[in-house]
Amino acid sequence: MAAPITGIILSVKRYNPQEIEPKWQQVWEEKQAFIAQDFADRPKTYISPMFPYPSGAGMHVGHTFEHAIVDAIARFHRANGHNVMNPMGWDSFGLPAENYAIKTGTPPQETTKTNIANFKNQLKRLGASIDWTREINTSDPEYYRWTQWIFTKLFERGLAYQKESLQWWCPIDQTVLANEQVVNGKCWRHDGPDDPPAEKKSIKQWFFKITEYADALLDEIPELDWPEKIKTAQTNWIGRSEGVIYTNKVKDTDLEIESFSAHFEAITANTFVAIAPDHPLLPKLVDGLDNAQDILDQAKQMAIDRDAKGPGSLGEPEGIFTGRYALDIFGDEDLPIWIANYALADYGTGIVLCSAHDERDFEFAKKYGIRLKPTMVPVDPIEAEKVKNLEYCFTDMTNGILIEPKAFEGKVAASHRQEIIKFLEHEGFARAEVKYKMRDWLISRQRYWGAPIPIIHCDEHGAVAVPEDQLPVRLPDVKDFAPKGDGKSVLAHVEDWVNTTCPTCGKPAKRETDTMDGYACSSWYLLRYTDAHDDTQAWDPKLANYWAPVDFYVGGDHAVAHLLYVRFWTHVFKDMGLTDFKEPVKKLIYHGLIAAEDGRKMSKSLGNTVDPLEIIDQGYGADALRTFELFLGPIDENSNWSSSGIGGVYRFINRVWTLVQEFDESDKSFTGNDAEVTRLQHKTARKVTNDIHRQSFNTAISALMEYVNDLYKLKVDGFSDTTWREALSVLVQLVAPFAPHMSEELWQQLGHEGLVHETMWPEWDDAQIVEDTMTIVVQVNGKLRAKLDVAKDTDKETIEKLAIESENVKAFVGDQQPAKVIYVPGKLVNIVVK
RNA sequence: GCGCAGGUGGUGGAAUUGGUAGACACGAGAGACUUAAAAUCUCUUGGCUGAAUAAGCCGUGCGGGUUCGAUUCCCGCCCCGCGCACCA
Repeated sequence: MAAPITGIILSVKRYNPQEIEPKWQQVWEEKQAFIAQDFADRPKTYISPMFPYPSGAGMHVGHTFEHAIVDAIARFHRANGHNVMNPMGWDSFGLPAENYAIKTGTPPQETTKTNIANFKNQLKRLGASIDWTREINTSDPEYYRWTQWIFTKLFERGLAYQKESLQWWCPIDQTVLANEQVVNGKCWRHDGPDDPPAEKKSIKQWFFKITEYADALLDEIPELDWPEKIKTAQTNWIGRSEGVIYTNKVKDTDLEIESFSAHFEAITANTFVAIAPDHPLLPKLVDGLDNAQDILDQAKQMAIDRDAKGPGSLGEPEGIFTGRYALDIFGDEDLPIWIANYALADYGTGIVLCSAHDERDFEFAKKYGIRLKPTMVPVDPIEAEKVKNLEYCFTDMTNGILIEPKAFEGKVAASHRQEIIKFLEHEGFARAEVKYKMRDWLISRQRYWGAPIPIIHCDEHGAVAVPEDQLPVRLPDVKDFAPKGDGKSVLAHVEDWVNTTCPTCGKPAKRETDTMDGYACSSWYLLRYTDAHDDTQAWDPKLANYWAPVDFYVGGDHAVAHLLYVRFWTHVFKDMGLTDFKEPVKKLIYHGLIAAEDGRKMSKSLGNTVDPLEIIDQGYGADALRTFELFLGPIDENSNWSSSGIGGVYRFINRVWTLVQEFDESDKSFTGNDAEVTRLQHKTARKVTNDIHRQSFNTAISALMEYVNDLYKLKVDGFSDTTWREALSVLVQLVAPFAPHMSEELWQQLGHEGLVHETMWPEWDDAQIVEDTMTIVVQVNGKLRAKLDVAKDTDKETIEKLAIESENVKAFVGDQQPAKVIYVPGKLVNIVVK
């Protein structure tokens, strides 16, 4: 019999995370336990979260969730003998620090430093197993020197260029916005009900030519081990469409217009032309007409109205007739040219041939009484008549039947796309063309707190890249950070910085005063981690090729922006010979977000954030916090913080602790149900290992809870020393990725040398997991009627006989002969009766 | 509008290949210990009928289907969430 438990509990050392957590954090630091070794001859695992912007607010428990995921995976692989790199860095350029500087005069350099120190402290107190020797910071000149270097390389290759263009502009931040930074017509940072809409301005801007890599980026998507959600988002974002370009002469002028069509199957249906209100060709088109100026003024107003509404909220289409006609290539009636607010200047050619087989065109034509001519109809003759009579718009290319031209009469539209293209090309009506929704990546920012674009403007040589030996172009110190309202960065007013000499001719020249979009800095940091402090190159290709691509990249944001840009740059690096691989990230772990307990998004302004250090200091400790966050649910789902839920996990951790304490102090001479203890140990090792491999942490933790619950029950029967010690040791190893501090302490108490991860992760033997008996479910017509406990080697005939003879089954089967008996080995018997 | 993911007890969730629905936990209820409370421990906890830890019926958003058997597969619909949104 077991020794009386009460006596033991009194002498047990209480679980005190306040004491053991700082202790082990210090040991890890002293032992340099998490340093990744370059070129070590072991399997490598490179894992990283999306590096944080070090905000003044610090991390809340929504942010620490991500680090709990990363750390569990990192510790798991380390314990499996892998050479793990788990680095950390700071995405520290950005608007909040600059806005704070405008308000308070405190330079961003200072606030950034303070904030980083705070984040670092939070991560250390969380027990994150980070290799701090690789720490990087995008606003450090030693880092942005290489961001600038990459810019000059892209510039050399023609992948960075300048262009005058209409750009979204935030009237509050006084800066340009990328398309994806405009949310419901407003700046992403100022999208409240009282905030003004984003505007459009024509400005000379720097772009990266991501469109040149559209196909390359698209081609790799199917191969990525990324969530389907992100893969489809990227595919749609790139938005490749195959179509044709038509060229039409404009009646009474020397002009020709080109238009793109991806839905060209209804070949001869086009009856009018739509041109974007801000199309550059418009003035030429109406030139010579009496009311030309009037039309241009109206078009200008239309463009402004549209921009004010913002993307996706156009409503009813608006149009202005230009007075011009295009000549129909098929010799049909002339096509009136309309200015339409739904035509986009920057997609395709900005001009569209319109037909009865497009919802927008149809609606537009009905509104303005423009002729329509359906040339494709449904199979059903009654419906076909309706389409011909323009009762509704028919767009189903997959099933639609063409009624003209002669060559395609009676054919299904979609199944003849290729033949139709050939026909159009052969007849000289059009040529094949591929267009993309994706635009080039606008990177100019009229802000101070970013990496200066390393370009010098010379009257003679134009834009000249700053030579490598003059990098970095350092940000000068500034006292007044407030924008001057001239649309330029405050850098433009630092005269002795702006005025320089041309690297080519040595004559006076001026520096570019725009800085780079923060996404530029974050598009290569994963490679910098592999060679974080190299001052001779951005990274050593040998190191990058050893560590990268990243094995696990963990984040919950940036489905298209960052995750597309980082792919783009890596493709370019491969082409430059700087890496051996095209894709930067093997597996993307895209987690959900943790909202506040009230279900709303955690934010400082709502006052509903939960501070991880507060939870730790309340006495729960980092181990309970981390374990709880992973126990909340599947990591790819959103969840809410729960202040009562963490208590349950804390109780579990306490029970693990107490279980080991009691072993330590108890009589070790008796034996109990050793076989069952060992069986559970193997079963749990298998379950936890498999679950961690598929990132199912909540079920891994619940399996550990079951194991602990079972061990408490088995303890009453007594146990032998070696079996029990092994069972507890395995428990400690399995729980270590989630609750590492407590695990180290218990590992030591159980008499093991070294840190937990220095002993190989527990293995299991499937043969040990099989029980001596099995439970067979007995169903009658699929309904559960009885259960049989039989020896594991009982044969089919015996089981079926026992099933049919069991009392409750008889009650349902009666005298009937079963029509069928289905036996699923080791699981169930289903008796089918009529 | 298009795309993607999802809908299971009072709550978070589990069921990995079509095979015992509700593991694990929270909350709630009862009890033990305590002068008392907290902590801890034990038990109960999907709904209905029932004295029952006998048995039965219902039950995984709704309606159908396939199957001996469906939370799981198929068809149609409804609802929430996310992403993209005039892309011709």
